[in-house]
Amino acid sequence: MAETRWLDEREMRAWSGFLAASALVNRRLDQQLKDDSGLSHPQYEILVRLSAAPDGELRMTELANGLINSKSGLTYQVTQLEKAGLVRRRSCPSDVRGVFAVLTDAGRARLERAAPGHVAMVREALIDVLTPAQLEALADGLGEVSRRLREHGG
Amino acid sequence: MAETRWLDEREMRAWSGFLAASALVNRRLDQQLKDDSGLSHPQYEILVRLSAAPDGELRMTELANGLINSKSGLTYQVTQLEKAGLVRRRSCPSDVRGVFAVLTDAGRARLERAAPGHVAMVREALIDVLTPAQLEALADGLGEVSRRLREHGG
DNA sequence: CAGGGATTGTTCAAATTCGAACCGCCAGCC
DNA sequence: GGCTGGCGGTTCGAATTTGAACAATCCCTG
Repeated sequence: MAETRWLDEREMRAWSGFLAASALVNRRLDQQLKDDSGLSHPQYEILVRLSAAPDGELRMTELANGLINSKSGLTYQVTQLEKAGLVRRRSCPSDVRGVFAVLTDAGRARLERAAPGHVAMVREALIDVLTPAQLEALADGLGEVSRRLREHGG
Repeated sequence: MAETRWLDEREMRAWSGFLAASALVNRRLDQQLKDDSGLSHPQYEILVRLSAAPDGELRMTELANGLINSKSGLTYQVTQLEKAGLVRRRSCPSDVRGVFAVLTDAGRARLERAAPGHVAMVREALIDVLTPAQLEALADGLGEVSRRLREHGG
């Protein structure tokens, strides 16, 4: 067992900043979305991914891999969205086990109404606070971080 | 109502990276801590803050401001830690309403045992993946982000 | 074509989270 | 002294999350 390499001052600042920002930004966004559009952040993310997919539909597993939560969590949220009429389930013709989540017209409309306020909050909380260089560093650095975590065990 | 300023490609990468990294790193850490020391990440954070405080004790409110979760969430976690004997409650002599959370010897020992593995995971998942320049950008940028979110509504 | 292992999505119980309501108490003000 | 406003922490119920167990199905190999 090697000696523990503790974090130096800069590493510590980066780590605390990451931790705090991650919690605070998420909290703020969730709040904004709920007040503004009655959607939770997880739900909004689901709608976004569906709307970006061809024909507005994706397999449950693909949706889950996109991230956010576990398989069971996804089942739950899609059920909620289905109750709200924003998403519909369609069974996959080529694989009986498979299920597509399909964005309904109401879902697309809801998303379009929610998006501007959401983007504004993302800017206010994160994007517009950073310098261009910091933006670049975040995009590259955190992109790499998530890529690694995704493959190594996801 | 101004036109919506959508995110350009770089901003989008930064935002997605932030979102994904935030979820994945947190998940991974929680897992590591639970497997390795039987502590959840929130619990670990509480122990860390207490151990850094004079006499290993803090008022509940100060602890909650440190962040992580709501007041009620903190009450819950402190209760859990108390059951596990890692933390003790002590009422504040000068203010009957006040409650101190105090780190016990067992709590300090548990934290010291958990720390090396935790730091190693923080390095593996985040710190050691970033270049020094990216580290600096994260520290400065996300530090500023959390500072703003904290004052503006926290 | 049968067998075995991997996949798909759901269900379940348990743990955790949040916000709102609440109680007791401090502090300033008349 | 007594009132009023607000703080500090807990309690409560509802919503959400997770991992493990499950049932059904697919696909590869022999």
